[in-house]
Amino acid sequence: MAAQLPYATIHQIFTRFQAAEPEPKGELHHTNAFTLLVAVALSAQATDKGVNRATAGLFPIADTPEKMLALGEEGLIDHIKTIGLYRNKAKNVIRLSEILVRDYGGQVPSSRAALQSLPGVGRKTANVVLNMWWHIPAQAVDTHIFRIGNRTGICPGKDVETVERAIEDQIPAEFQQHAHHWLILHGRYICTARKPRCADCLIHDLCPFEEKTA
DNA sequence: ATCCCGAGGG
DNA sequence: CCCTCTGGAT
Repeated sequence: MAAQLPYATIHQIFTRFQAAEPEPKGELHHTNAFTLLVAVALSAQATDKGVNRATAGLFPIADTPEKMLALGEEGLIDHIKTIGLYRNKAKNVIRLSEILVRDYGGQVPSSRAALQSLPGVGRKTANVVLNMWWHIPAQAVDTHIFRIGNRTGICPGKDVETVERAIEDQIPAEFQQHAHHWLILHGRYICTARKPRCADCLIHDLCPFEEKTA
């Protein structure tokens, strides 16, 4: 784990992210709160590309919990079979749809407790929905943000909740809104898990991480 | 700590 | 071949 960076350095880093990409956005396709929730739930241990490929056929016929129930678990599996963990995900999405219809009038709830009570929805997925749909300040820590937070020292921590608090405490207020997507996109295309492209990294001179030579 | 689990990259 | 991908439940 990298040491915590000075405030001035963190400020510099996000100033560069902002200059390079003023309006970073997520890459998971969705059309409403329900399809956002389902897309994020499907994205566990899967690439957004794979999720988008599956939902391109799924969401036009099942963009509400009622339609999802009409499609049924087997019908859903036909659409998401190319995504990892598809059996658990299909079961969760169907049960989640039943609960939304029965207890929430078919709407996606806006509280963390209600979201996390849904099958297949944990802290990370709840944070994404709270942030992206309800615009509630919540920091989702996924594999990318966990890795980059520790490599760079922007928001280090030994577990997800520590990193989550580090984001809130250490990232300057003016960068909070876009920090999530800047870090995600940086992790996806530059600061990759296996062979980070340090030569192409716009914060290389500010980062303490150095790839170990094999 | 372990299981789930297909596609893509290296 | 092995590793990783916007994790969650047991």
